[in-house]
Parts: sequence; structure tokens; C-alpha cells
Amino acid sequence: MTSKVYMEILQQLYRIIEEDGLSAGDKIPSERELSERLKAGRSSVREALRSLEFLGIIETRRGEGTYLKEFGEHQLIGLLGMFILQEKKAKEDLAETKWLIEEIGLTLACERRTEVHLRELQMLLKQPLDYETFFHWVLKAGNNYLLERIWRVLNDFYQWQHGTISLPHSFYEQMHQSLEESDLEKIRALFAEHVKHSR
Amino acid sequence: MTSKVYMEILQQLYRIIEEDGLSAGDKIPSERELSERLKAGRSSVREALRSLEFLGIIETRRGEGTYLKEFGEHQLIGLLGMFILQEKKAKEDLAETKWLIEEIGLTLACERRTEVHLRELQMLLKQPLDYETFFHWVLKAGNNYLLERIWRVLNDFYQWQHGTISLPHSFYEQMHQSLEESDLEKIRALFAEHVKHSR
DNA sequence: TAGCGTTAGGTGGTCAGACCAGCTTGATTT
DNA sequence: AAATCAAGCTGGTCTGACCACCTAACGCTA
Repeated sequence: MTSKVYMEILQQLYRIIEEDGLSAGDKIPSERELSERLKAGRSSVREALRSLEFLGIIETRRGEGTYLKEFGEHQLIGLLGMFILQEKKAKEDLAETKWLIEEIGLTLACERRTEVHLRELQMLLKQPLDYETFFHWVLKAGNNYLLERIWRVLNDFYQWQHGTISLPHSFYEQMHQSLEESDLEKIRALFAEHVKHSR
Repeated sequence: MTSKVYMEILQQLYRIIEEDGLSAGDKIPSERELSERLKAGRSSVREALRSLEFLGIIETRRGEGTYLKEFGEHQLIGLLGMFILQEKKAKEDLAETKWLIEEIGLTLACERRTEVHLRELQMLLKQPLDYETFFHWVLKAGNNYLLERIWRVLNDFYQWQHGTISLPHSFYEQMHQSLEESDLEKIRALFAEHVKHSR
């Protein structure tokens, strides 16, 4: 039984969150209370909380308390990348994986996009559109939340490294039309062209 | 100037790693030394280290020290998953995402597999093969480490929920042959058949 | 009574020091 | 030379003490 206390605490905390039915925005018990309830030192509780905070899962507010956070706020990406993405192969894999997932997203969106989605995209097209916003829409229309999450993480990493991608407005317009016509071939061709130029 | 000490420490630590030219496997200064060098309490240093450990960036060994870890062991996606998969829709998405990534893996493997890979698969085929082992090989042959990691996480979750998948040995044999012939159509067809039955 | 300070208590942030547990190393013993 | 043991590192944990900050209840004034 040499497992680390802060890991146990994470497990317990997860259980507490489940049992109490806590969700994004809710306040979790204070450090001192957790320390008491879980029979652990406050420092151990804090070590557990720091991990969660670093991942953007919780948010601590001095003098107020600790709150569950909405996903997507992961500012950890920058730091993570800072520590991790130093190797060349990793960078290549990142770009490729992002493209692959974007292609999947397009495929899913092609068969699942509703009229509502299309109208929303048409709205977006009325003003200058950026790559991130467009694929955000794509993954949304693809109706797979997990895939959307994964893409968002990868995209954040990628942007942190390369900056934002910008494509001519016509790209998005053609995509829109092809999506409306459910013309998967055309969509794939358009995307392949973009990827080829980006490499 | 109310920024948190442990965040400062992360910055400083990164600087130290850079200046000392430390890389994966190397030992970083002890908690007490960092505490002294950075003029911070040891508990603050520990909070910073816990975050990095949780992300899999470092590894602590009691009695020995703290070491930088290889890229790839980072549990980012896994942890995200742990907290994401509370939602119901996510569980449905999990299966789909796994299939989608497996299909990508097959596509990549089809064009990138080497003779060595094929011979390795042939070896595996000499005895009963399970789904996990096969796709582990596939993602390996696909030569995208990041994608492999993502798949592994998804697969672990999936198995945890549904148990292991078992397919007739002929499935793997046909896949092997198709991969050898780089027959992408056949590969896709085989896989689509499996997915259809699994739904 | 309505509005405004004041204050007490709770909460996170940080530190210092103590002790335990496990590993390494080198001196000591056999 | 090999086996043994002890000292001194390292991480792991707990306690108690402050500080900075926020909130809410209280009591005062207008």
C-alpha cells in the first residue's frame, strides 16, 4: 500500500463529485473540509487540486473557494506544449493527426449536417471566416462530441506552434456548397488541396 | 503581483531544464534544492511538480529523485477522457471515434507498412490473435505515434466498458493479405463489415 | 427604514519544520 | 573479495502557523 495519497484523493474527489451530482460551475468542498473528510493532510489535498487546476478541470478563487470548470478553458496547452513538443517527429505527427481528424470531421459533417447547420454556416460566411471557426463548425455538425474535443486540443497545440491558419474565403464557400450538395468527393478534393499546400 | 508561486516555479523549472540541457530520462534537481534555488517553500515546489507528474511530464521515484519522462507517456488525453466520459452521449461517441481512428490507422498502415511490419504480423498470426493486439500493430505500422497514443487511450476506455472484442481468425488473415497487397478497398470493406456487426 | 461601513469567519496561498520510507553509497566487517 | 551495515540523500506526508482575500452578517448612521 505505497500508492500516493494525492492519487487516492483524486479518486475520492471524483466520487464525491459524482455522488453530490456536481457539474461545471459548482463549488467543491474546501481544502480543509476535504482534508478532514478524507483523513489526509491539507498539503496532500492541495497537491491533488493543483493537478486538476493545471489541467483546467477546476478553478480556484482565493478567498472564495474551488469550482468545477467548463471544459475548453485548458490554458495548460501552452505549458504542455512548452514541455513536450520539442521533438521533431511529435510535431509532424501533430499536424498529420490534426488533418486526419479534420478529414473525418468533414466526412461526418457531410452525412449528418442538418439544414440548421447549413444556415448557420451561411451566416458565418457573410463575414471573413477563419480556419478554426470553420472546422469548429464542421466538428459540431459531425455530431461526435468526443472527436470534437480531441480536435480542439490538437488544434490548440497546433495554433500555439504555428499560429492561425488563413485560407481564401472561396475555400469556405466551396466547402459550404459541397456540404450542401453532400458531395463527398468534392469535399475531399478541396481538403486534400489545402493539406498539400500546407505541408 | 499575485500570481501563484507554483506557476512561477514551472516557468523557472522550464528555464533550468533548458539551460542545463536536460532531456528525457535526465534527473532534475531535488525538491529541496529547487526550493532553495528558487527561494520558495518546498510545498510550493511540490505542487508544481505534482502538476507535471500528473501530466506525465516527469516521474518521481521515492528515494531516488525526479526524472524527465519520454514524450508519449503524457496522459493528457486519458485524463481528459476520464472526466469527459461522464456524459452519456460521450459513451456513444467513444465507440464511433474508436472505429474512425481504427479506419484511419488501417489507411495509414496500408500505405506505410514495411516488409518488416508484414513479417511481424505474419508471426502474430501463427497463434490466436485478439483485436487489441492486431490494431496495436496497425497503428504501429501507421507510423503516427500521436494517433497511436490516442487510439490506445480510446481502446482502454472501450474495453473497460465493453470488455474485449473477439473476431474470427480469418478476419485477421484476410486483413493481412489485403495489407500485403495494399488493397485499400478490400481493407475498408472488411472493416466496414466488422463495424456493422458490432453496432 | 434604507443604506452604508465594519468586522468576524471562511477560503485559498505559502512557508517552515518535522518525521517516515526508500534508495545509494561507501566504510566496515567477515 | 564479498557481504553487511549505517549515514545521508530523496521523495511522501502531516501539522500548524501566517497572510491575502472574499463574503456575509452585524450594527451604525442618516
